[in-house]
Amino acid sequence: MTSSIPTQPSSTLAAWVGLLRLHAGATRQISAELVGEHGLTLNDFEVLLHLSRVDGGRLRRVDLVERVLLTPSGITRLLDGLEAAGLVERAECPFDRRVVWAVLTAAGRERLEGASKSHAASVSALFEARLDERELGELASLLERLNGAGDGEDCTD
Amino acid sequence: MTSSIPTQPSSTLAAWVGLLRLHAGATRQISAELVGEHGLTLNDFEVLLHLSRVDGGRLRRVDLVERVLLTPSGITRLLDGLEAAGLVERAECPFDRRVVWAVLTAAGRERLEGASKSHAASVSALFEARLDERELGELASLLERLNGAGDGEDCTD
DNA sequence: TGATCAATATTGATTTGTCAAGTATTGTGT
DNA sequence: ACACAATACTTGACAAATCAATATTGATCA
Repeated sequence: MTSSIPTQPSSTLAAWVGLLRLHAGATRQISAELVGEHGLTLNDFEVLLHLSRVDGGRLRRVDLVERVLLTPSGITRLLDGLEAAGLVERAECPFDRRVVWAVLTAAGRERLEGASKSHAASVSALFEARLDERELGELASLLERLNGAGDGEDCTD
Repeated sequence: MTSSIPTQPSSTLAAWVGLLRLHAGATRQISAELVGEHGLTLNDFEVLLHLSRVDGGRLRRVDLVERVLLTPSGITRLLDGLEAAGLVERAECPFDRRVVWAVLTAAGRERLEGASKSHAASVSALFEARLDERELGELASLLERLNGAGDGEDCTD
């Protein structure tokens, strides 16, 4: 141990490492439930959720890219899977022939509703088992500020 | 919009989604720097860091599995890469012939030291640009409690 | 002493995502 | 009208990690 690497990491580095571990662990657990019980990835779920919240249940690929934090090709491939499963359909946009809408199907909405309940329950269980209401709010606001750099838009067009 | 999916997610779900987005965004950015400047993945970095902090600079695969939150095969393959790069070596354990130690090499320690500086700088920049000292401590403690379920041991053998 | 079970590590097949390049369409400026 | 850039999406090649199955070694106990 004759190196110059600090054995006591700075508090920010500690927070970062904690965040990494938390995310890896919690995500794995929650994702496993979602996949096991509903056959949906976390990203699948998020895409369906965004589609369900938007008028007409359809969104362009680029809009999903912004919302889900995947690259364009990631979205394409994720949607390939959802289409194969019949949860989402392709639709041409009459105004711009470059875009291909992703449209939530009835089956997709149904699947999402089923998954939402157990997903929300998992998440709540994870958080509420360890933090009370006040701490939860605090965490949410801290994370929001940490996250909030290039965010803020929420328009659909 | 006639579904039963809530358009206003619960506060815990909001926190969770925030956490997901934060992690995805921040990790991508920080990881890109680490890969671009030092040719190390975040997991590579973490493995080297754990090795550097332990007596003798060597650890069993299983110990790394616990520390880095990868599966055993993930660790094997990650170490394959680090070995190919000369940053880590294999060594047999004289007491238990099942185990194969991962040993930090001089090159590995050197690489880690270089990467540590810029990594710590990136992380600090991310956090400190948005949170002050007190908030940082609060976040760290919240995350720790959220994370701390099956944790606590720190013994090597 | 053996039989049996647990622990350590690796491998093949697969999943999920990235990056770089390419196609098709739309917008812009002259 | 035409060239040229920007936008939307897809595809091929690859990277990183998972799971399930396997080999090897160690521990337990009748």
